Amino acid sequence: MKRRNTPTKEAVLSVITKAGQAMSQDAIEGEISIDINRATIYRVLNRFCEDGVLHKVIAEDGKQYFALCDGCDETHQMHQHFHFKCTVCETLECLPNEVNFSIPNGYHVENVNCVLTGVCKKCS
Amino acid sequence: MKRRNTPTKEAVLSVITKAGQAMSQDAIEGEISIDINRATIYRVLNRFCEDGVLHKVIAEDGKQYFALCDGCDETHQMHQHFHFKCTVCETLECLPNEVNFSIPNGYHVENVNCVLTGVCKKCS
DNA sequence: ATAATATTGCAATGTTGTTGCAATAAATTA
DNA sequence: TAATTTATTGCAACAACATTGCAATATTAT
Ligand SMILES: [Mn+2]
Ligand SMILES: [Mn+2]
Ligand SMILES: [Zn+2]
Ligand SMILES: [Zn+2]
Repeated sequence: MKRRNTPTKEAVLSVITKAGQAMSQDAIEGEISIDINRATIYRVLNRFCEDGVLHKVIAEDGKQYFALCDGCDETHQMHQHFHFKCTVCETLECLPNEVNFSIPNGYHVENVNCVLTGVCKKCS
Repeated sequence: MKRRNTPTKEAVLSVITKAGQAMSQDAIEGEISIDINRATIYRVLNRFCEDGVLHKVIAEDGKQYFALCDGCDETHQMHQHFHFKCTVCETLECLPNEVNFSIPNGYHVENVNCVLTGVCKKCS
């Protein structure tokens, strides 16, 4: 399953990179110049997640947001940082703050999803 | 909008209380003895949330889980604790661990949704 | 008992995300 | 360059979860 380079992949990654924040599928489709099918966008995004290019965040609206990874690869995924979702401008951004937790014995944590919701700096 | 007591409300709250953990709509419908409409269950649950009886958690599957509140009322809602969702038994529980975070100046946090996903003690 | 209105059931609708399959296009090989 | 392989895409259908409008019902107050 070797990856291939396509205009679609480049366009999707370009939009997310320019935005500088996490984006949902519909936001990406809205910002992208070329016309790409909804299902294709999801498949591209999920493949990027598998490859450690993006990571997925579930916000309080239950939607998936995709953000650029910083220092991840297929094996090492460190996404233990907080995210902030603004209820006004609807954007979701990665915060630098690390998530610290300690869980009871016997529990195995495989994934962390921490989202703070409120009003961002720009919208205050 | 004064609340009224109904068998439906009592049944829903009873199921969640007995379970001792957060539950989704379909889990509640599965455990409940009487037959209650799906939409009604959601309305009952959301009203409980408004009244500070329950709180809502969004898990990594994007689904809503409802858990008993401990020390909440309509005005003071302190749900800044972690939650753990087991991928094996599919249960979601409130952890005692408090969520500590500090955010950049100008940001206003109104809600916290922190879910750790993995394998719980029982399923390990 | 009557009146007011909160609650419910039902069906329809909305939203988000996934999947099967045939067509297309990127990468490899000859 | 031309042929081959197969990853990628578009389309349509499907699935899961949640919400909404409206008429019927049940609870509470008078
Ligand atoms: Mn992030
Ligand atoms: Mn909780
Ligand atoms: Zn904002
Ligand atoms: Zn478990």
